Amino acid sequence: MNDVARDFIERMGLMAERDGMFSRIAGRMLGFFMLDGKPHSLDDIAEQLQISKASASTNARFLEQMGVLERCSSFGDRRDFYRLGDSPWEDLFDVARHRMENVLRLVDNTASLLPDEMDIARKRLQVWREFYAFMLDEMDAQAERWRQRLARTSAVEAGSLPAAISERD
Amino acid sequence: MNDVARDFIERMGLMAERDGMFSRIAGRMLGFFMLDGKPHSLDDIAEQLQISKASASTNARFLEQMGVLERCSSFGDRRDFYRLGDSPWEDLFDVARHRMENVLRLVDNTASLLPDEMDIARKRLQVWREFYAFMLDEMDAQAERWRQRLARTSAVEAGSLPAAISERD
DNA sequence: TTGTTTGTTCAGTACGCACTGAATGAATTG
DNA sequence: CAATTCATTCAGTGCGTACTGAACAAACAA
Repeated sequence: MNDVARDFIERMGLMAERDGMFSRIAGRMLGFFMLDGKPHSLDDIAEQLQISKASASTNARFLEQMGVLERCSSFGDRRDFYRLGDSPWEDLFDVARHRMENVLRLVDNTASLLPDEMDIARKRLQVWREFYAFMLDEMDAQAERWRQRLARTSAVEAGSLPAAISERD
Repeated sequence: MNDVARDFIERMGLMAERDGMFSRIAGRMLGFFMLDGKPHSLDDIAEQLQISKASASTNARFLEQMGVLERCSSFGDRRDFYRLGDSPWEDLFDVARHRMENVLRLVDNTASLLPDEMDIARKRLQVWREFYAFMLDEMDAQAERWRQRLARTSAVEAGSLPAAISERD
């Protein structure tokens, strides 16, 4: 593997960790698969990223559940292969959206539960509620715009999604 | 302090921590000041949140630097007071924006540094570059829309921003 | 059946980081 | 000057959590 690639992968890991997106190794995996579209087995991933097989398994499954990675298989091969999902951004949107939804729910709930003598606080919370509701709407619209923009240019990278796999390096 | 309020503050702390926004105590502080618009001294904060004064100081200054809190003072009082800034969302936008900017820079940089034999990877990265650039533009537009929407309804909560403070409980 | 090859689970560990208490510094008063 | 009252800094500690190695489970081959 290349020095530039290694550096990229490492930085992706650090950023993912710092930004609270996911663990360092999961971030490295994302970086790895952003560079390489081909499917890789767990052993392969573990070796390339120099991590334990256990970690590879755990984090790959985690990223799969997030929708970032995709598990795929091959005829006559018992191994699991992973590669970048067909719409990883879609799910990155969802993560952010879900977090915001939680805060909205909390603020909303609290505002309604607050005792009468605290309606100054309630009014303050309602502005925040508005803010988070606004953000949610905006994010949905944003995701939709990206989807459309992607559809317009998707011809460029078509034909890159076989259900089964042919070969590996 | 109320049970509902305490629960809200606690949950805000947990969410802030889980979402990687900031530390648990910083999250609790934000929750506290979302409910109470009045300025509070460090000792006051430390007592209400049942944390050490050191932690109160550190986290308050951190939130101030993030633009979420605002330091204010009072005549004849040497103490520092804190309260919610006049536009905390503005700065929450900035945090998210800055993070995204970092990823964009990394992806962009890597794409240009990749050796010639890896231009399949480069093309893959360029789609991601597009994605993050798109997100940045969208976020700016989004922040602007919120600003305008807030300006339309700001009359509701006007008169809540004295430079110095009058009284405390 | 036994022996391989895979993925997963789990106890243990190591590491980072947020929080605390005590010391320090700075400003003010008597 | 000493004493007080505030904020900040810093070494130490505790806690959570991500990672590892080894044991386990499951699927398959011989």
